[in-house]
Amino acid sequence: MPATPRDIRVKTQPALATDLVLMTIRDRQIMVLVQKRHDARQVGGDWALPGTIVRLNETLEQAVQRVLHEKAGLREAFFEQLQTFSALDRDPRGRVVTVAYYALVPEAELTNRMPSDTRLFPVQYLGIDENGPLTKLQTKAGKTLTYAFDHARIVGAAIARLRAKLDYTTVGLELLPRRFTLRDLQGIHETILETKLTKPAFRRKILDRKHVKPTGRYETGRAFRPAELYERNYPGDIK
Amino acid sequence: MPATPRDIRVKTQPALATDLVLMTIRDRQIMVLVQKRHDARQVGGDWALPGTIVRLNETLEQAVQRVLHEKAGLREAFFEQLQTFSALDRDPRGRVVTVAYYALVPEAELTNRMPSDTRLFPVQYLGIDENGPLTKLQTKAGKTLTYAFDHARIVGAAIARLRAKLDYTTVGLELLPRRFTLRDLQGIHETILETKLTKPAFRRKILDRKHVKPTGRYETGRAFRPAELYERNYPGDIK
DNA sequence: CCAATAGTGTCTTTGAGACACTATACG
DNA sequence: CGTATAGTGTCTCAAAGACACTATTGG
Repeated sequence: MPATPRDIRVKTQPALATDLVLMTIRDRQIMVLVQKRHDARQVGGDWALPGTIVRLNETLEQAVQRVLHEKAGLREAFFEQLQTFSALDRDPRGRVVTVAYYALVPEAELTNRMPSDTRLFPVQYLGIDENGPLTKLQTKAGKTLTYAFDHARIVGAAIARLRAKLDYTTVGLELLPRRFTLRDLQGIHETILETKLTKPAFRRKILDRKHVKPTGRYETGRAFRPAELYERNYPGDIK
Repeated sequence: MPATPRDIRVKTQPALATDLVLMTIRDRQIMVLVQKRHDARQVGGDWALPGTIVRLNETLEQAVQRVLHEKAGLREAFFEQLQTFSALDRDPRGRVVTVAYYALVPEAELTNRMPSDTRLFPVQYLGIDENGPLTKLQTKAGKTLTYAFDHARIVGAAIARLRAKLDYTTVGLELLPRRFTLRDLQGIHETILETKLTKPAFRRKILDRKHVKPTGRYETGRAFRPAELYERNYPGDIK
Protein backbone atom coordinates (compact mmCIF):
# COMPACT_ATOMS: atom_id res chain seq x y z
CA MET A 1 0.00 0.00 0.00
CA PRO A 2 1.31 3.46 -0.85
CA ALA A 3 1.93 5.87 1.99
CA THR A 4 -0.55 8.51 3.00
CA PRO A 5 -0.72 11.73 0.99
CA ARG A 6 0.98 13.70 3.71
CA ASP A 7 3.99 11.42 3.68
CA ILE A 8 4.41 11.81 -0.04
CA ARG A 9 3.98 15.56 -0.27
CA VAL A 10 6.77 16.49 2.08
CA LYS A 11 9.28 14.63 -0.03
CA THR A 12 11.37 16.19 -2.75
CA GLN A 13 11.56 12.87 -4.58
CA PRO A 14 8.93 10.56 -6.02
CA ALA A 15 7.89 7.64 -3.83
CA LEU A 16 8.92 4.22 -5.10
CA ALA A 17 6.51 1.31 -5.30
CA THR A 18 6.23 -2.03 -7.00
CA ASP A 19 3.15 -3.61 -8.57
CA LEU A 20 2.79 -7.23 -9.54
CA VAL A 21 0.96 -8.84 -12.44
CA LEU A 22 0.50 -12.37 -11.18
CA MET A 23 -0.72 -14.59 -14.00
CA THR A 24 -1.88 -18.13 -14.30
CA ILE A 25 -3.86 -20.10 -16.88
CA ARG A 26 -7.24 -21.61 -16.10
CA ASP A 27 -9.67 -23.11 -18.62
CA ARG A 28 -7.58 -21.85 -21.53
CA GLN A 29 -7.67 -18.24 -20.36
CA ILE A 30 -4.97 -16.00 -18.93
CA MET A 31 -6.03 -15.02 -15.42
CA VAL A 32 -4.63 -12.03 -13.52
CA LEU A 33 -4.79 -11.63 -9.76
CA VAL A 34 -6.44 -8.36 -8.73
CA GLN A 35 -7.29 -6.93 -5.37
CA LYS A 36 -10.46 -5.13 -4.32
CA ARG A 37 -9.89 -1.50 -3.39
CA HIS A 38 -11.87 0.54 -0.88
CA ASP A 39 -10.06 3.87 -1.12
CA ALA A 40 -12.37 6.63 -2.30
CA ARG A 41 -9.51 8.58 -3.89
CA GLN A 42 -8.85 5.96 -6.52
CA VAL A 43 -8.75 6.50 -10.25
CA GLY A 44 -10.67 4.19 -12.52
CA GLY A 45 -12.22 1.06 -11.12
CA ASP A 46 -12.26 -0.88 -7.93
CA TRP A 47 -9.69 -3.47 -8.86
CA ALA A 48 -5.96 -2.90 -8.51
CA LEU A 49 -2.83 -4.97 -8.92
CA PRO A 50 -1.24 -6.06 -5.65
CA GLY A 51 1.71 -3.86 -4.77
CA THR A 52 3.65 -2.15 -2.02
CA ILE A 53 5.86 0.77 -1.23
CA VAL A 54 9.54 -0.21 -1.42
CA ARG A 55 11.26 -0.02 1.96
CA LEU A 56 14.60 1.62 2.53
CA ASN A 57 16.34 -1.65 3.37
CA GLU A 58 14.99 -3.95 0.71
CA THR A 59 15.60 -4.51 -2.97
CA LEU A 60 12.80 -4.49 -5.49
CA GLU A 61 12.96 -8.27 -5.64
CA GLN A 62 12.52 -8.51 -1.86
CA ALA A 63 9.53 -6.19 -2.07
CA VAL A 64 8.01 -8.40 -4.77
CA GLN A 65 8.58 -11.47 -2.59
CA ARG A 66 6.65 -9.73 0.18
CA VAL A 67 3.77 -9.02 -2.16
CA LEU A 68 3.74 -12.59 -3.42
CA HIS A 69 3.59 -13.87 0.13
CA GLU A 70 1.18 -11.37 1.66
CA LYS A 71 -1.18 -10.83 -1.26
CA ALA A 72 -1.19 -14.24 -2.92
CA GLY A 73 -0.10 -16.62 -0.18
CA LEU A 74 2.86 -17.90 -2.21
CA ARG A 75 6.21 -18.77 -0.73
CA GLU A 76 7.98 -18.78 -4.05
CA ALA A 77 7.14 -18.20 -7.67
CA PHE A 78 8.79 -17.28 -10.93
CA PHE A 79 8.86 -13.51 -11.39
CA GLU A 80 10.72 -11.03 -13.55
CA GLN A 81 10.96 -7.27 -13.87
CA LEU A 82 8.63 -5.81 -16.44
CA GLN A 83 8.88 -2.03 -16.72
CA THR A 84 8.91 1.12 -14.62
CA PHE A 85 6.00 3.57 -14.88
CA SER A 86 6.45 7.19 -13.93
CA ALA A 87 3.63 9.31 -15.38
CA LEU A 88 3.05 12.34 -13.17
CA ASP A 89 -0.66 11.70 -12.72
CA ARG A 90 -0.67 7.94 -12.47
CA ASP A 91 -1.59 8.01 -8.78
CA PRO A 92 -3.77 10.92 -7.54
CA ARG A 93 -2.65 10.42 -3.94
CA GLY A 94 0.85 11.62 -4.70
CA ARG A 95 3.86 11.16 -6.89
CA VAL A 96 4.56 7.43 -7.06
CA VAL A 97 6.88 5.74 -9.53
CA THR A 98 6.18 2.03 -9.75
CA VAL A 99 8.41 -0.78 -10.93
CA ALA A 100 6.11 -3.41 -12.36
CA TYR A 101 6.92 -7.12 -12.19
CA TYR A 102 5.09 -10.10 -13.59
CA ALA A 103 4.88 -13.52 -11.96
CA LEU A 104 3.76 -16.87 -13.37
CA VAL A 105 2.36 -19.74 -11.32
CA PRO A 106 0.63 -23.04 -12.10
CA GLU A 107 -3.06 -22.77 -11.42
CA ALA A 108 -3.03 -25.46 -8.74
CA GLU A 109 -0.51 -23.48 -6.69
CA LEU A 110 -2.82 -20.54 -6.44
CA THR A 111 -6.30 -21.75 -5.72
CA ASN A 112 -7.06 -22.16 -1.98
CA ARG A 113 -4.29 -19.84 -0.90
CA MET A 114 -5.66 -16.53 -2.14
CA PRO A 115 -6.71 -13.91 0.42
CA SER A 116 -10.41 -13.14 0.47
CA ASP A 117 -10.07 -9.67 -1.06
CA THR A 118 -8.37 -10.94 -4.22
CA ARG A 119 -9.80 -12.46 -7.38
CA LEU A 120 -8.52 -14.00 -10.58
CA PHE A 121 -9.84 -12.18 -13.64
CA PRO A 122 -9.44 -13.31 -17.23
CA VAL A 123 -7.76 -10.94 -19.68
CA GLN A 124 -7.55 -10.84 -23.41
CA TYR A 125 -4.65 -9.43 -25.37
CA LEU A 126 -5.65 -6.24 -27.15
CA GLY A 127 -2.28 -5.09 -28.40
CA ILE A 128 -0.08 -2.65 -26.55
CA ASP A 129 -1.44 0.84 -26.31
CA GLU A 130 1.38 2.95 -24.94
CA ASN A 131 -0.82 5.99 -24.43
CA GLY A 132 -4.51 6.65 -24.07
CA PRO A 133 -6.71 6.38 -20.98
CA LEU A 134 -6.67 2.61 -20.92
CA THR A 135 -8.44 1.37 -17.82
CA LYS A 136 -10.71 -1.33 -19.17
CA LEU A 137 -9.71 -4.73 -20.39
CA GLN A 138 -12.17 -7.12 -21.95
CA THR A 139 -12.42 -10.81 -21.33
CA LYS A 140 -13.16 -13.36 -24.02
CA ALA A 141 -16.72 -13.63 -22.77
CA GLY A 142 -17.20 -9.94 -23.49
CA LYS A 143 -17.20 -8.81 -19.89
CA THR A 144 -15.17 -5.76 -18.91
CA LEU A 145 -13.05 -5.18 -15.82
CA THR A 146 -12.18 -1.62 -14.93
CA TYR A 147 -8.77 -1.33 -13.35
CA ALA A 148 -7.54 1.35 -10.96
CA PHE A 149 -4.79 3.85 -11.87
CA ASP A 150 -2.73 2.79 -14.92
CA HIS A 151 -2.95 -0.84 -13.99
CA ALA A 152 -4.72 -1.91 -17.17
CA ARG A 153 -1.73 -0.66 -19.14
CA ILE A 154 0.62 -2.57 -16.87
CA VAL A 155 -1.38 -5.74 -17.45
CA GLY A 156 -1.19 -5.11 -21.19
CA ALA A 157 2.58 -4.80 -20.99
CA ALA A 158 2.79 -8.03 -18.99
CA ILE A 159 0.79 -9.99 -21.53
CA ALA A 160 2.82 -8.54 -24.38
CA ARG A 161 6.02 -9.59 -22.61
CA LEU A 162 4.70 -13.07 -21.97
CA ARG A 163 3.74 -13.51 -25.62
CA ALA A 164 7.10 -12.24 -26.80
CA LYS A 165 9.16 -14.47 -24.50
CA LEU A 166 7.08 -17.58 -24.96
CA ASP A 167 8.93 -19.20 -27.82
CA TYR A 168 12.52 -18.39 -27.04
CA THR A 169 12.50 -18.98 -23.29
CA THR A 170 11.04 -21.48 -20.85
CA VAL A 171 8.41 -19.16 -19.35
CA GLY A 172 5.66 -21.48 -20.55
CA LEU A 173 6.87 -24.15 -18.13
CA GLU A 174 6.30 -21.83 -15.17
CA LEU A 175 2.56 -22.13 -15.77
CA LEU A 176 2.52 -25.93 -15.46
CA PRO A 177 3.04 -28.33 -12.56
CA ARG A 178 6.27 -30.30 -12.27
CA ARG A 179 5.05 -33.09 -14.53
CA PHE A 180 2.95 -32.32 -17.55
CA THR A 181 2.08 -33.65 -20.99
CA LEU A 182 3.12 -32.03 -24.24
CA ARG A 183 -0.56 -31.46 -24.93
CA ASP A 184 -0.74 -29.38 -21.75
CA LEU A 185 2.23 -27.31 -22.86
CA GLN A 186 0.70 -26.84 -26.30
CA GLY A 187 -2.49 -25.64 -24.63
CA ILE A 188 -0.49 -23.05 -22.67
CA HIS A 189 1.10 -21.78 -25.87
CA GLU A 190 -2.21 -21.71 -27.72
CA THR A 191 -3.88 -19.79 -24.93
CA ILE A 192 -1.18 -17.15 -24.68
CA LEU A 193 -0.71 -16.71 -28.41
CA GLU A 194 -4.44 -17.01 -29.15
CA THR A 195 -3.70 -19.34 -32.05
CA LYS A 196 -4.09 -23.00 -32.84
CA LEU A 197 -0.79 -24.86 -33.29
CA THR A 198 -0.13 -28.04 -35.24
CA LYS A 199 0.92 -30.96 -33.09
CA PRO A 200 3.92 -32.39 -34.98
CA ALA A 201 5.59 -29.01 -35.46
CA PHE A 202 5.04 -28.06 -31.85
CA ARG A 203 6.49 -31.35 -30.56
CA ARG A 204 9.56 -31.12 -32.76
CA LYS A 205 10.24 -27.57 -31.68
CA ILE A 206 9.86 -28.29 -27.98
CA LEU A 207 11.84 -31.53 -28.04
CA ASP A 208 14.63 -30.05 -30.18
CA ARG A 209 15.19 -27.28 -27.64
CA LYS A 210 15.87 -29.82 -24.85
CA HIS A 211 14.22 -27.67 -22.21
CA VAL A 212 12.05 -30.63 -21.35
CA LYS A 213 12.66 -34.36 -20.94
CA PRO A 214 10.42 -37.46 -20.83
CA THR A 215 9.97 -39.10 -17.44
CA GLY A 216 8.83 -42.56 -18.52
CA ARG A 217 5.65 -41.99 -16.51
CA TYR A 218 2.23 -41.61 -18.07
CA GLU A 219 -1.00 -39.90 -17.15
CA THR A 220 -3.64 -42.05 -15.52
CA GLY A 221 -7.39 -42.00 -15.31
CA ARG A 222 -8.02 -40.99 -18.91
CA ALA A 223 -10.47 -42.89 -21.04
CA PHE A 224 -8.07 -43.30 -23.92
CA ARG A 225 -4.39 -43.62 -24.69
CA PRO A 226 -2.46 -41.88 -21.89
CA ALA A 227 0.18 -39.31 -22.80
CA GLU A 228 3.70 -39.42 -21.45
CA LEU A 229 4.59 -37.01 -18.67
CA TYR A 230 7.51 -34.64 -19.21
CA GLU A 231 9.45 -32.50 -16.79
CA ARG A 232 11.77 -29.55 -16.96
CA ASN A 233 15.29 -30.32 -18.13
CA TYR A 234 17.66 -28.21 -16.09
CA PRO A 235 20.81 -27.22 -17.98
CA GLY A 236 23.66 -29.55 -17.24
CA ASP A 237 21.58 -32.72 -17.54
CA ILE A 238 22.43 -35.04 -20.38
CA LYS A 239 20.00 -35.31 -23.25
CA MET B 1 24.11 13.76 -9.74
CA PRO B 2 22.73 11.98 -6.68
CA ALA B 3 21.95 14.07 -3.61
CA THR B 4 24.28 14.31 -0.66
CA PRO B 5 24.32 11.47 1.86
CA ARG B 6 22.49 13.53 4.45
CA ASP B 7 19.60 14.06 2.10
CA ILE B 8 19.29 10.37 1.46
CA ARG B 9 19.62 9.13 5.02
CA VAL B 10 16.71 11.07 6.48
CA LYS B 11 14.35 9.46 4.02
CA THR B 12 12.39 6.32 4.68
CA GLN B 13 12.38 5.49 0.99
CA PRO B 14 15.14 4.84 -1.52
CA ALA B 15 16.17 7.78 -3.68
CA LEU B 16 15.28 7.47 -7.35
CA ALA B 17 17.79 8.15 -10.12
CA THR B 18 18.21 7.46 -13.78
CA ASP B 19 21.38 6.48 -15.63
CA LEU B 20 21.88 6.56 -19.35
CA VAL B 21 23.87 4.26 -21.63
CA LEU B 22 24.38 6.47 -24.66
CA MET B 23 25.74 4.40 -27.53
CA THR B 24 27.01 5.12 -30.98
CA ILE B 25 29.14 3.26 -33.50
CA ARG B 26 32.51 4.52 -34.62
CA ASP B 27 35.08 2.59 -36.65
CA ARG B 28 33.09 -0.61 -36.32
CA GLN B 29 33.05 -0.46 -32.53
CA ILE B 30 30.23 0.19 -30.08
CA MET B 31 31.12 3.33 -28.12
CA VAL B 32 29.56 4.29 -24.79
CA LEU B 33 29.57 7.80 -23.37
CA VAL B 34 31.10 7.93 -19.88
CA GLN B 35 31.77 10.81 -17.55
CA LYS B 36 34.84 11.41 -15.40
CA ARG B 37 34.13 11.28 -11.68
CA HIS B 38 35.97 13.20 -8.95
CA ASP B 39 34.09 12.00 -5.90
CA ALA B 40 36.35 10.16 -3.45
CA ARG B 41 33.49 8.02 -2.16
CA GLN B 42 33.03 6.20 -5.41
CA VAL B 43 33.04 2.47 -5.93
CA GLY B 44 35.10 0.95 -8.70
CA GLY B 45 36.69 3.22 -11.26
CA ASP B 46 36.67 6.84 -12.24
CA TRP B 47 34.22 6.57 -15.09
CA ALA B 48 30.46 6.63 -14.61
CA LEU B 49 27.40 6.69 -16.81
CA PRO B 50 25.73 10.09 -17.01
CA GLY B 51 22.69 10.24 -14.76
CA THR B 52 20.61 12.35 -12.46
CA ILE B 53 18.29 12.23 -9.50
CA VAL B 54 14.65 12.21 -10.64
CA ARG B 55 12.80 15.36 -9.59
CA LEU B 56 9.39 15.37 -7.99
CA ASN B 57 7.73 17.02 -10.96
CA GLU B 58 9.23 15.13 -13.85
CA THR B 59 8.76 11.73 -15.42
CA LEU B 60 11.66 9.38 -15.98
CA GLU B 61 11.60 10.28 -19.65
CA GLN B 62 11.91 13.97 -18.85
CA ALA B 63 14.85 13.23 -16.56
CA VAL B 64 16.52 11.29 -19.38
CA GLN B 65 15.94 14.22 -21.73
CA ARG B 66 17.72 16.47 -19.25
CA VAL B 67 20.67 14.10 -19.09
CA LEU B 68 20.83 13.87 -22.87
CA HIS B 69 20.86 17.64 -23.12
CA GLU B 70 23.17 18.49 -20.21
CA LYS B 71 25.61 15.61 -20.45
CA ALA B 72 25.75 14.96 -24.17
CA GLY B 73 24.62 18.21 -25.74
CA LEU B 74 21.78 16.52 -27.61
CA ARG B 75 18.38 18.08 -28.14
CA GLU B 76 16.76 14.82 -29.13
CA ALA B 77 17.72 11.22 -29.55
CA PHE B 78 16.19 7.78 -29.60
CA PHE B 79 16.03 6.30 -26.11
CA GLU B 80 14.22 3.48 -24.39
CA GLN B 81 13.88 2.14 -20.88
CA LEU B 82 16.29 -0.67 -20.09
CA GLN B 83 15.94 -1.98 -16.54
CA THR B 84 15.73 -0.83 -12.95
CA PHE B 85 18.59 -1.67 -10.56
CA SER B 86 17.99 -1.78 -6.84
CA ALA B 87 20.81 -3.67 -5.09
CA LEU B 88 21.22 -2.35 -1.54
CA ASP B 89 24.93 -1.65 -1.89
CA ARG B 90 25.03 -0.37 -5.45
CA ASP B 91 25.82 3.20 -4.33
CA PRO B 92 27.86 3.66 -1.15
CA ARG B 93 26.63 7.22 -0.66
CA GLY B 94 23.12 6.05 0.15
CA ARG B 95 20.21 3.99 -0.99
CA VAL B 96 19.62 4.82 -4.64
CA VAL B 97 17.45 2.86 -7.04
CA THR B 98 18.25 3.70 -10.63
CA VAL B 99 16.14 3.26 -13.75
CA ALA B 100 18.58 2.68 -16.59
CA TYR B 101 17.85 3.84 -20.13
CA TYR B 102 19.81 3.37 -23.31
CA ALA B 103 20.04 5.88 -26.14
CA LEU B 104 21.29 5.48 -29.70
CA VAL B 105 22.69 8.28 -31.86
CA PRO B 106 24.53 8.50 -35.17
CA GLU B 107 28.18 9.20 -34.60
CA ALA B 108 28.08 12.52 -36.45
CA GLU B 109 25.43 13.88 -34.05
CA LEU B 110 27.67 13.37 -31.10
CA THR B 111 31.15 14.51 -31.95
CA ASN B 112 31.77 18.23 -31.28
CA ARG B 113 28.91 18.53 -28.82
CA MET B 114 30.24 16.48 -25.95
CA PRO B 115 31.12 18.26 -22.69
CA SER B 116 34.81 18.22 -21.82
CA ASP B 117 34.46 15.77 -18.92
CA THR B 118 32.92 13.05 -21.07
CA ARG B 119 34.50 10.48 -23.34
CA LEU B 120 33.40 7.79 -25.73
CA PHE B 121 34.80 4.40 -24.77
CA PRO B 122 34.57 1.24 -26.87
CA VAL B 123 32.95 -1.82 -25.32
CA GLN B 124 32.91 -5.44 -26.26
CA TYR B 125 30.07 -7.81 -25.51
CA LEU B 126 31.06 -10.37 -22.92
CA GLY B 127 27.71 -11.98 -22.24
CA ILE B 128 25.38 -10.93 -19.47
CA ASP B 129 26.61 -11.65 -15.99
CA GLU B 130 23.68 -10.98 -13.71
CA ASN B 131 25.77 -11.22 -10.58
CA GLY B 132 29.43 -10.98 -9.68
CA PRO B 133 31.56 -7.89 -9.05
CA LEU B 134 31.52 -6.75 -12.64
CA THR B 135 33.21 -3.40 -12.94
CA LYS B 136 35.62 -3.88 -15.82
CA LEU B 137 34.76 -4.14 -19.47
CA GLN B 138 37.32 -4.91 -22.12
CA THR B 139 37.68 -3.26 -25.46
CA LYS B 140 38.58 -5.11 -28.62
CA ALA B 141 42.11 -3.73 -28.42
CA GLY B 142 42.50 -5.45 -25.06
CA LYS B 143 42.32 -2.31 -22.96
CA THR B 144 40.16 -2.27 -19.85
CA LEU B 145 37.89 0.46 -18.54
CA THR B 146 36.89 0.31 -14.89
CA TYR B 147 33.42 1.64 -14.30
CA ALA B 148 32.03 3.15 -11.12
CA PHE B 149 29.24 1.49 -9.08
CA ASP B 150 27.35 -1.21 -10.98
CA HIS B 151 27.63 0.70 -14.23
CA ALA B 152 29.54 -2.02 -16.05
CA ARG B 153 26.61 -4.35 -15.52
CA ILE B 154 24.22 -1.71 -16.80
CA VAL B 155 26.33 -1.32 -19.93
CA GLY B 156 26.29 -5.10 -20.36
CA ALA B 157 22.50 -5.12 -20.14
CA ALA B 158 22.27 -2.31 -22.70
CA ILE B 159 24.43 -4.15 -25.20
CA ALA B 160 22.49 -7.36 -24.67
CA ARG B 161 19.25 -5.48 -25.32
CA LEU B 162 20.63 -3.85 -28.44
CA ARG B 163 21.74 -7.22 -29.82
CA ALA B 164 18.40 -8.81 -29.04
CA LYS B 165 16.30 -6.07 -30.63
CA LEU B 166 18.48 -5.58 -33.68
CA ASP B 167 16.80 -7.96 -36.05
CA TYR B 168 13.17 -7.57 -35.23
CA THR B 169 13.04 -3.80 -34.74
CA THR B 170 14.44 -0.70 -36.42
CA VAL B 171 16.95 0.19 -33.69
CA GLY B 172 19.82 -0.23 -36.15
CA LEU B 173 18.56 2.77 -38.09
CA GLU B 174 18.95 5.01 -35.04
CA LEU B 175 22.72 4.65 -35.37
CA LEU B 176 22.83 6.00 -38.93
CA PRO B 177 22.23 9.44 -40.47
CA ARG B 178 19.02 10.11 -42.35
CA ARG B 179 20.39 8.76 -45.63
CA PHE B 180 22.61 5.71 -45.66
CA THR B 181 23.65 2.82 -47.86
CA LEU B 182 22.72 -0.79 -47.23
CA ARG B 183 26.42 -1.48 -46.75
CA ASP B 184 26.42 1.02 -43.87
CA LEU B 185 23.48 -0.72 -42.28
CA GLN B 186 25.13 -4.10 -42.72
CA GLY B 187 28.23 -2.71 -41.00
CA ILE B 188 26.09 -1.61 -38.04
CA HIS B 189 24.62 -5.08 -37.74
CA GLU B 190 27.99 -6.77 -38.08
CA THR B 191 29.49 -4.56 -35.39
CA ILE B 192 26.71 -5.13 -32.89
CA LEU B 193 26.41 -8.87 -33.51
CA GLU B 194 30.17 -9.35 -33.86
CA THR B 195 29.62 -11.51 -36.93
CA LYS B 196 30.12 -11.25 -40.65
CA LEU B 197 26.89 -11.30 -42.67
CA THR B 198 26.39 -12.32 -46.29
CA LYS B 199 25.32 -9.51 -48.53
CA PRO B 200 22.42 -11.05 -50.51
CA ALA B 201 20.71 -12.51 -47.44
CA PHE B 202 21.09 -9.25 -45.55
CA ARG B 203 19.62 -7.19 -48.39
CA ARG B 204 16.67 -9.51 -48.85
CA LYS B 205 15.87 -9.45 -45.15
CA ILE B 206 16.09 -5.67 -44.85
CA LEU B 207 14.18 -4.92 -48.02
CA ASP B 208 11.46 -7.50 -47.27
CA ARG B 209 10.73 -5.85 -43.95
CA LYS B 210 9.96 -2.50 -45.62
CA HIS B 211 11.47 -0.47 -42.81
CA VAL B 212 13.66 1.26 -45.35
CA LYS B 213 13.11 2.67 -48.82
CA PRO B 214 15.39 3.71 -51.71
CA THR B 215 15.72 7.44 -52.35
CA GLY B 216 16.95 7.40 -55.95
CA ARG B 217 20.02 9.29 -54.75
CA TYR B 218 23.52 7.82 -54.71
CA GLU B 219 26.66 8.33 -52.70
CA THR B 220 29.28 10.59 -54.24
CA GLY B 221 33.01 10.90 -54.02
CA ARG B 222 33.79 7.20 -54.06
CA ALA B 223 36.35 5.77 -56.42
CA PHE B 224 34.06 3.06 -57.68
CA ARG B 225 30.44 2.29 -58.27
CA PRO B 226 28.38 4.39 -55.86
CA ALA B 227 25.72 2.72 -53.74
CA GLU B 228 22.14 3.89 -53.57
CA LEU B 229 21.10 5.88 -50.52
CA TYR B 230 18.16 4.59 -48.49
CA GLU B 231 16.09 6.25 -45.82
CA ARG B 232 13.70 5.20 -43.11
CA ASN B 233 10.26 4.15 -44.25
CA TYR B 234 7.78 5.47 -41.75
CA PRO B 235 4.72 3.26 -41.37
CA GLY B 236 1.84 4.47 -43.47
CA ASP B 237 3.96 5.14 -46.55
CA ILE B 238 3.28 2.97 -49.55
CA LYS B 239 5.90 0.40 -50.51
C1' DC C 1 -13.52 -54.22 -31.93
C1' DC C 2 -14.60 -49.11 -31.38
C1' DA C 3 -13.71 -44.47 -29.92
C1' DA C 4 -10.62 -41.10 -29.15
C1' DT C 5 -6.38 -39.29 -28.35
C1' DA C 6 -0.92 -40.08 -28.46
C1' DG C 7 2.68 -39.92 -31.33
C1' DT C 8 5.31 -40.17 -36.10
C1' DG C 9 6.74 -39.95 -41.25
C1' DT C 10 6.89 -37.18 -45.00
C1' DC C 11 5.68 -33.53 -48.31
C1' DT C 12 5.67 -28.72 -48.96
C1' DT C 13 6.77 -24.02 -48.03
C1' DT C 14 9.61 -20.35 -46.44
C1' DG C 15 13.55 -17.88 -45.13
C1' DA C 16 18.52 -17.58 -44.68
C1' DG C 17 23.53 -18.75 -46.06
C1' DA C 18 26.75 -19.72 -50.07
C1' DC C 19 28.43 -18.52 -54.29
C1' DA C 20 28.87 -16.91 -58.63
C1' DC C 21 27.36 -13.87 -61.75
C1' DT C 22 26.24 -9.15 -63.94
C1' DA C 23 26.25 -3.85 -63.42
C1' DT C 24 28.41 0.57 -62.98
C1' DA C 25 31.30 4.43 -61.73
C1' DC C 26 36.06 6.50 -61.65
C1' DG C 27 40.47 7.06 -63.38
C1' DC D 1 39.45 -0.66 -70.20
C1' DG D 2 40.79 -2.22 -65.53
C1' DT D 3 39.54 -2.11 -60.70
C1' DA D 4 36.72 -2.43 -57.06
C1' DT D 5 32.45 -2.37 -55.18
C1' DA D 6 27.03 -2.48 -56.03
C1' DG D 7 23.51 -5.40 -56.71
C1' DT D 8 21.11 -10.00 -58.33
C1' DG D 9 19.91 -15.06 -59.60
C1' DT D 10 19.98 -19.46 -58.04
C1' DC D 11 21.27 -23.53 -55.33
C1' DT D 12 21.20 -25.55 -50.89
C1' DC D 13 19.79 -26.25 -46.28
C1' DA D 14 17.10 -25.86 -42.09
C1' DA D 15 12.89 -25.10 -39.66
C1' DA D 16 7.93 -24.99 -39.47
C1' DG D 17 3.04 -25.96 -41.24
C1' DA D 18 -0.08 -29.55 -43.41
C1' DC D 19 -1.71 -33.94 -43.51
C1' DA D 20 -2.10 -38.56 -43.19
C1' DC D 21 -0.72 -42.39 -41.05
C1' DT D 22 0.27 -45.80 -37.04
C1' DA D 23 0.04 -46.75 -31.84
C1' DT D 24 -2.28 -47.48 -27.59
C1' DT D 25 -5.63 -47.33 -24.01
C1' DG D 26 -10.45 -48.14 -21.71
C1' DG D 27 -14.64 -49.94 -22.44
